[in-house]
Amino acid sequence: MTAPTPPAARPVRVRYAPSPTGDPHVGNIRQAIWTWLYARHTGGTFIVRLEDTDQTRMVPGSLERILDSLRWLGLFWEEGPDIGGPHGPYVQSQRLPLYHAATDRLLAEGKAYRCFCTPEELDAMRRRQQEEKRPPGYEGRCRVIPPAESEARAQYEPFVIRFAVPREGSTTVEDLLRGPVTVENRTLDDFVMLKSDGFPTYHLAHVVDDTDMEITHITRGDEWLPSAPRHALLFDALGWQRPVFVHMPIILAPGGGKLSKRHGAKSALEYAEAGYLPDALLNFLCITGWGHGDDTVLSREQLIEVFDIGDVSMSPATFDTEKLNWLNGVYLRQMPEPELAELFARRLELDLPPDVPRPIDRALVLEFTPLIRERVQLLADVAPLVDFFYQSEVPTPPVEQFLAKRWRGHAGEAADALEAAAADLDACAEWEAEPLEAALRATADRIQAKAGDLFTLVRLAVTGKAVTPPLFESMAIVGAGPCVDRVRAAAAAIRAST
RNA sequence: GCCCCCAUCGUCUAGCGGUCAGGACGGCACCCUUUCAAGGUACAAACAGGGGUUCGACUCCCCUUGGGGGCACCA
Repeated sequence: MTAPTPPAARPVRVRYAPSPTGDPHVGNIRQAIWTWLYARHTGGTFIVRLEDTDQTRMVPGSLERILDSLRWLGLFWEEGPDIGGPHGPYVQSQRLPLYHAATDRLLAEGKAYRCFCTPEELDAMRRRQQEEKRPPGYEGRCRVIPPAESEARAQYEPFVIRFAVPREGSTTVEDLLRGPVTVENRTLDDFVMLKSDGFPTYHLAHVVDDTDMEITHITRGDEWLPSAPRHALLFDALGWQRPVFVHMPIILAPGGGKLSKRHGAKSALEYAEAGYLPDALLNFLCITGWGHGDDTVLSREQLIEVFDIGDVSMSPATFDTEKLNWLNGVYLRQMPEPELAELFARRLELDLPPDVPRPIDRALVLEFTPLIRERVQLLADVAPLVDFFYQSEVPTPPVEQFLAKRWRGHAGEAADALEAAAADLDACAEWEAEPLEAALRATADRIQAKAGDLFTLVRLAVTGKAVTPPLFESMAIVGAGPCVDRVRAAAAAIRAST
């Protein structure tokens, strides 16, 4: 008889196994990323399996949202709920017979037993344990019920099926990242495998499915580490090979502590809406909690090439929004201009006021894209940067607070300067950035003002704000008529306000 | 309360017995400059503490401290 091939030596088959309880948050998604990368890196298979064994927590539409999240990030799967595969179905609620077969066998072999304790009784037990300062956990009252009696009571009493954990000895689980983890069996209680509604608990379901689906590596959050020995015991009791366990750390909120909605712990889809690029989020999530030498910016292809799941950090990492934003900017700047312009245009459809005609004029976007591409971190940054291109008149600029020193308290002189600029601009034959700059520098010279001071005034007048894309290029896009009008209007407004 | 895991700059990390402890984000300063960015250059910034092991510990072991997680008919 030849020994079965150990999981670590078989072609990699890994899975992402979410519950349909809402949109997966980024911590969860990071596990999907790592798992997917490992599959791609090893030429293995990436599987999606829906763990919907808790009827009470189901959130309608979750599955589609989960799959959409994966698709948006480009994490495609070879087997899954939507496309099936050789080990389907990939939805646990459709696999009940498999779980029942497992418990039947365990029951017959005396490795599991029916428990008739009511929720109230269990509650009372827990309260007692707490009062007496004893560790909580099922104490095995129903473990001693004779099989015949158990069989009989099962006909008319509700029950769950518990795994009979060996009382003696200890169990050692080999974790890929940490090595052996040992716990004393007496600290493990007889956990529930099958609920009274006939659905399995996670403990049973994943052991059955990971075996049936020939999963080689169980990648999951390290909140599962403490119960991994139970799972190991279950694999053993069923006579199945234990896969390789890989328990990966969680993500912490910026201030420390658990990542919550407050701290920007959004779902992947929310990052999409906020204007992040999938490749940037993928890169960022992958490198928080994992590192590769001195490299920070790593493309999808590079990640696939260098990622090794064994290099994942064992300690929890803090979510660094600033770094994510920076990375997003890097990816934006790397993008070819036409593609970037199209992205901007589509985003503008969402962000620009409704009175701007749709579809957004692509030619215009193409014109200002080179002016703003280095000034955008998130797609949501675009609209406030370019809105003045779309306004027929610009809001009265808050001139006073931006006035150069020489004009403070002398707003009239600022108005004069603007007036002079308007006249020269009006006379300017060519509305290209270069001539415009030359003209305004000449104006400044003539009225004995600093060029920068005058530029600031004109910027305020033309765009309505102090921070804008490059002035002369922007003016060329806005056009001669509107620009001169805006400068004149601003001069008048300043005069009126003094 | 019991059990398990973790610990390098503020943050993410490289290091895998002998390094000036490296990189990135962020910070600060300067350069560039019509604003803001982008870019360039420089600087500040870490091995939690205590014991061992060793010729030699960031690296290996133990304790303390700190952080995280688990102890459901939830996953």
